Amino acid sequence: MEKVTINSVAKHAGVSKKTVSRVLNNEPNVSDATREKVQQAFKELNYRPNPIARGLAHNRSFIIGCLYDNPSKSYITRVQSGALEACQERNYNLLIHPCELRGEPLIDNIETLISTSRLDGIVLTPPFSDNRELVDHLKLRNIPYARVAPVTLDDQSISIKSNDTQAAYDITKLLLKLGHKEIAFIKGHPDHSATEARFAGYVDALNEEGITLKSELVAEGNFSYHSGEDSARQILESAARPSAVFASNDYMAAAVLKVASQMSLKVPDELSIAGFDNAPIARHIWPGLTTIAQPVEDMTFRAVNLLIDKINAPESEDIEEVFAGKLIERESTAPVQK
Amino acid sequence: MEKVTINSVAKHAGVSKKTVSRVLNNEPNVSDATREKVQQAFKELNYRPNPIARGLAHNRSFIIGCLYDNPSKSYITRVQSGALEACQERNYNLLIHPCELRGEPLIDNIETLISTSRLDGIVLTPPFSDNRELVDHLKLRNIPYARVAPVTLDDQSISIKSNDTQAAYDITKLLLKLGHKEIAFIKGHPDHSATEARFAGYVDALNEEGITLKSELVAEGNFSYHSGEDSARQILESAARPSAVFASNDYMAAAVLKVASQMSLKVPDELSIAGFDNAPIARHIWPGLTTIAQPVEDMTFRAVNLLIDKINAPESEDIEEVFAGKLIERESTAPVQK
DNA sequence: TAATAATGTGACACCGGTGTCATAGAGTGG
DNA sequence: CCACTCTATGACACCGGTGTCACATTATTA
Repeated sequence: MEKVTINSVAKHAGVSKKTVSRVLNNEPNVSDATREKVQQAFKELNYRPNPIARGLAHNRSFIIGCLYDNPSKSYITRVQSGALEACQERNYNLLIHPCELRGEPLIDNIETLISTSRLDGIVLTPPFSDNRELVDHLKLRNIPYARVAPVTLDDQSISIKSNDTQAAYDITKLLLKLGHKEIAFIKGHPDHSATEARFAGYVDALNEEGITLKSELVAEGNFSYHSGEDSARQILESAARPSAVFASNDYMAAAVLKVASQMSLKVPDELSIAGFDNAPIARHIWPGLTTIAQPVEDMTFRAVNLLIDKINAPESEDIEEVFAGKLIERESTAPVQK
Repeated sequence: MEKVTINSVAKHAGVSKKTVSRVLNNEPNVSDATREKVQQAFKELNYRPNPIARGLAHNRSFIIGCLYDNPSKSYITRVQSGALEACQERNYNLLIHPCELRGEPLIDNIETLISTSRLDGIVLTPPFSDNRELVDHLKLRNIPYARVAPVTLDDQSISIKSNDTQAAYDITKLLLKLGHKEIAFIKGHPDHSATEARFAGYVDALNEEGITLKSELVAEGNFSYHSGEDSARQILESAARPSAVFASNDYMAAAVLKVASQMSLKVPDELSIAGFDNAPIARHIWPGLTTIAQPVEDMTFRAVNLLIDKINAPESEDIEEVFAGKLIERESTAPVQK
């Protein structure tokens, strides 16, 4: 199997390298006859351009980096899936880069990533989407980036937002409508800005009903299953046991269910539980969790597409879009029992 | 920020490009004084070699592909994690390629992957590890590959095996030791050869105790939660309800737990359940699942390392290794009740 | 019909590294 | 001391594409 380069195609078609290159890139100023000839040669030789050589000439790698530090494997795979789809459509490669926010110095880590991989752009997922230091560094280095689900950080850049506050408000409203007055809340990791956004939605809904927030019903979790367990114990063993618990992600909600089972509390009869994210576990436990489904794949897909647009037109404007979550009711929530 | 190339380093150090290249690659025949000078220049200019240019010169991409089609997100992230670690150590990039075994024509898909990404080698995870057609094609194209957890396919290549049969034997033995005589089994996806391997271990253990296999206690699942639900119903609603169910992965085991809850069967008092894989869900449900933990990260890490060795020494021998799984007892299994 | 503009094509340098080979100078042995 | 080997170094082509520019040919306009 001979190696097929642009030279062999040129020879085969009886034209110059450059003309072949023109056809390859759909450039104008090639006569139809020549174009035809070259395309014929492509087929006959089964030619595939070498992306590495192309990258060298363009000073481009055609690689998009995807940065994440997230305990949820389902979230990560959904992010990857959306990003991959976009990359494949646009003929880019995706380089995944798990990375701990509080691990080795973040900027050094990213700097190494950039210079060793020469990536053309980078997608930031929470908690990096709201990291001022990182964003500033990327700006300085002139690396295009897109932020998925940023909340607190105001930054002139491509941003695909979700409306966590609204969604948390909706789910709290649902619990209130079911008659619950004592609704506990388990917060997420303080490094993730979604944590405060979700909490805000909960508070808004309570306020609207004129219910005052009880601090003993708010526990500090960190999105992990384990933290959900601790928080659940704290809440359910307290004097004023609530009739419902809203955990700010599904893992913690699943942990609440576990603790409730251990305490022989029937869910949803004696305790309603709601989660957030619609992770697989939400439907893999019984009763299934009422939760918020977010279009994670769609968001990342869009982010990568906008990022690639930006790479190809650096002066273009930065677009900001909001994707809405959807309330999903399952068996873990029910009307309060008298 | 000036672009720092090998030329600027050469000028700065007062030597030729080639000498810089020699120092870069730790080649012999460079005097200590020169080496020192060049390394000094590296530091002063903060030089990072361009992997794309290097790739072009070597006709290499320094990219390893990772092929998978697996419903378990936790398995995928574990595979990625092991592969990434190895890639980072060896200065390779990892390209992930989810791909459906029964989707678009496999060979076409892979051919496109190879020619558009120019990857240097590829890691096959189940069910691809046992795919004859794919393996033959990679051989034909002369693309180095490593197989993770192959079972049925005998092939002269780098293979990191797990001992699924032994592990399934162990877990069945445990159930038998707990006094269970009627142990149901839920099979995995027929495309995955681990399915038969695990089943074989179950059969071996039963045989050893002189228990005859009852076909009504064996259900055909496909590793998905949903298939586990169907299988569980079929098994638990049958006349001869078993006292234990061994599902060949944790998702299906979790589904058994759900169905048992719906039927008000107490686990583990009235029904013991065992799974396989030690997926996160195994400890995220209550009671936690007795299961088999496999060193997935270690296996992939090793596979990628051997693969990179092979890329750098194509004539070297193909290594085959076996990694053992570990039985983890949790609350879902208990002695049979009279 | 001649001047001018638009189109089609190729020669050549270049992207940032590496491989090959020539060569100068140091080291070795008879 | 000369012939010879070994070491350190650089010149130069090359990997497989793309950008620039010159140039020949064809189309348009006055």
